[in-house]
Amino acid sequence: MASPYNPVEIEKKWQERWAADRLYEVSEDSPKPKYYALTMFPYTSGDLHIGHWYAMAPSDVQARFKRMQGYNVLHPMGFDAFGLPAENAAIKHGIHPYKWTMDNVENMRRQLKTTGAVYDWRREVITCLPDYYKWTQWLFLKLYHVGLAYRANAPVNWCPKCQTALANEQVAGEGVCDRCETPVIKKDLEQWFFRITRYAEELLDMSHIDWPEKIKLMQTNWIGRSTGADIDFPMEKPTAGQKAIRIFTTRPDTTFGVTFMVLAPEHALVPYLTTPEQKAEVEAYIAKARRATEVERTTAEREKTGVFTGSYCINPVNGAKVPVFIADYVLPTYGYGAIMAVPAHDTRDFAFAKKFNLPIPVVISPLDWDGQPLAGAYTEEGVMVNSGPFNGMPSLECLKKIPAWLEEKGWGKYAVTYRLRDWLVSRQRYWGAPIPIVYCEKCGTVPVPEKDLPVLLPPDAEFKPTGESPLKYHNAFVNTRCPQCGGAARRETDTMDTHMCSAWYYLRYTSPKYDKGPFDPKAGKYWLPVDLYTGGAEHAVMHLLYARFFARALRDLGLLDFSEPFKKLFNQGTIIYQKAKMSKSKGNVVNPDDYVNTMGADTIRTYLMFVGPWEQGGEWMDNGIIGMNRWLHRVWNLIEEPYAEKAVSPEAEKELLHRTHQTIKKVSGDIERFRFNTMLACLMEFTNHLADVREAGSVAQASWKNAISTLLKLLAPTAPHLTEELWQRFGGPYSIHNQPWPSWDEGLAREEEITLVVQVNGKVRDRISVPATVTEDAATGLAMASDRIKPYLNNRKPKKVIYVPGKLVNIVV
RNA sequence: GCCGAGGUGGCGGAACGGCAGACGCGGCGGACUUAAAAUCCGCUUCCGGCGACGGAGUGUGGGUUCAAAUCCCUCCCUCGGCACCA
Repeated sequence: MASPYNPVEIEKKWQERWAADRLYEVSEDSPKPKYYALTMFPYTSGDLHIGHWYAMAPSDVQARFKRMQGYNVLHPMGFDAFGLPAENAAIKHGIHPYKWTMDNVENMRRQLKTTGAVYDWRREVITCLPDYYKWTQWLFLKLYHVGLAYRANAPVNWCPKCQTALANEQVAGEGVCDRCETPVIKKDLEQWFFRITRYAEELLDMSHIDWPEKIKLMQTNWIGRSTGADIDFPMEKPTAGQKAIRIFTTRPDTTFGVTFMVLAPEHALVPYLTTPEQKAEVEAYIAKARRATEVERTTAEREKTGVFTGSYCINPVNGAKVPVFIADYVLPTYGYGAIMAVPAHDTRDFAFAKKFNLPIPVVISPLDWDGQPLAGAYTEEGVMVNSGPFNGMPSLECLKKIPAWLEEKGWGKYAVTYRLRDWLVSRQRYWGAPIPIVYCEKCGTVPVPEKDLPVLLPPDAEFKPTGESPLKYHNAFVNTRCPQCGGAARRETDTMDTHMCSAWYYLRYTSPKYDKGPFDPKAGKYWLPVDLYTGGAEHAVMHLLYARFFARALRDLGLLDFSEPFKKLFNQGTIIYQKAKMSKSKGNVVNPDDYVNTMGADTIRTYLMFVGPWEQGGEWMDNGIIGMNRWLHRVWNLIEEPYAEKAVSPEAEKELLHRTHQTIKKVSGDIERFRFNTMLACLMEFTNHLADVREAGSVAQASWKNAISTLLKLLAPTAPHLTEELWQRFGGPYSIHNQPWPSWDEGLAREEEITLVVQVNGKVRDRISVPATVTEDAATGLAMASDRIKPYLNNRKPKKVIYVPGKLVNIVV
């Protein structure tokens, strides 16, 4: 009698055996081609939930599939361990962030091991440990030395709850903190930035990477390239050592229609342009704008507000005197924080002009029926009017002509602007990699020398959010010696954005113990870049953009010889439970451990891959997983119970062979395309057929063995423990995971007998079985001769007969 | 508002110009059992019919085609991203 399927027991057994045999350890000295399959590492938030499994299990299937296909596969795992949640938990529960994080690491590592994935744990990377963040700091200094890291005083996004500055990418939705959803405010701070904008143009080129169009589009929009012109509008009374106000416009064709200028309230020239009479009003407006959160500034959006500075500019193209306003609808951080307003051809300027009773002259006109400019109508594009030498020209043409003309005259030039801003990396919090900089009264800003790295995070800081880094109050940390002159100096007390840690972690996996640099160049040369990167789409603009920027920066530093870190990207969807995203606060989280201890990891893995297409996500249903457990039991019994020949027939032999090859083909293609749900449906159909064959005993013992051997190999990436156990019981050589992936024979996979659908006027009226090699004449002949078709023909000659080989015959009467 | 993805049985989904509903869940019926669970077998889109069968049907309305869930246009809804970017 066959023994029952006991997943809990066999999973534990094989996990121990694989570890003992170092089955999944990989090195660079393999004759096989390399394949680097990377899954986004988890944040050390506490427990592994089913969402993590949803990310990890299918990517492990991919990695295992590639292994069986003969690749040397690196599929590493680690932890994104610095960041606010650890610190918040520390404040809330009085546990040190280090302890909280490392306890979580231990728990999550244990849980990750229960998935049965092929991770080579010798390569684990934990970003909060000194032997990792030493290199994060080292990379910071590299960027600093080439001017890619700089310090500047700027208005930054500030979360009043988290008490820290945030990068633009971390401001979510309508101006709220990515982490805690508190409305973000603007604050002037001296901060460290990475000059990602230097790579804006290059980052737009995604033609050489195999990424989802959606993600490429999101990055493109985030970078936000606009073309137009820079134009200098001379001030009526030059001030602050400047002769003109510079603006950027995407519509240089409308320059003759400018009736006023608007500066952002934060614009540097505002105090100089403001006349004494206007001073009180302007200052009140600025104060109000500063207090406003981004949310208030954007939701109060409909009504335009602003104040006249009292000053004027001259429009260089026509000498018109135009008043200068300040208004918060002009953003300080885009272009030059100043615009030329053309109310006739811009809805925002129009609204402002209406409110302040400013003239609205039309400079681009649609054409009437006689091809003449239609007076007084507003339009986006048309023919130029009231535009001096350009009158009568198509406006689209002037989009290029006017910038050239401006340049000739010395008033402006063709220009490109990006929405992307430099990446703010300073955080006024404790739990992050310290920025390796020292401030000396004599020498100024001094980088910490490489030999002094890492700048260790002191374990005994008071990590209470005060709006300043807790390190600032840690005297032993702050007070140091200047590396240059040896005099007294102070350390930078801000820490780095955790995205800095994750921007390069994939490099460290190639040689995690290497101590002469962030990674061993030899190992890097072998493994890099990443062949397949999988993870959630929530990282579309933050992490993925930062990582692409980093790779380019390191390339220019001579550390890497490629620009794109991730050749192929795949984003899985979200797994939901009870119709909602899983969240601890809602209490709708599925704990995988409960299932690991009952149905086993193989069932969880298989079920998660079955709920729907991976990129679309899916719904966890408590009784859905029962079906999958049932199926694995059926597979077990199918193979465990001895097979007996009863009535062997050549037809059944042929059919089984055909089905086997068809299944290999379908399963291989589906894994390649990440369609795990249909892969499993196909394997289920195959097992259903095998159950029929077993019942009938209709094939020879050897054919049966061949079929189940194939089934096991096809299922091995998905259910690694179950298949290993059955493979061993069945007498296969250890390990099934070292077996080559089955190949298929096109001829055997192809159908010999096909069902042709016979339609009359597009409606299915019959189905006929014909050999796959049937000719058109034979097929249509058979169709017309069918008893079920004849009545519809009514002895008439069909108007038309459409024949689609292998599919159907459609008779039009 | 703009950009993107999606809307198919009681449910998750399959098919992505050519048999709509593969596969699974649930439901119904049956076998086994003293009984239940488990397991196995059959049925299961809706309407009409005892039945063979006929009709309708893939968010809405239109179009292209011999043929549309699939392609094109209109509108509605859900989810994701961006949002005064000049």
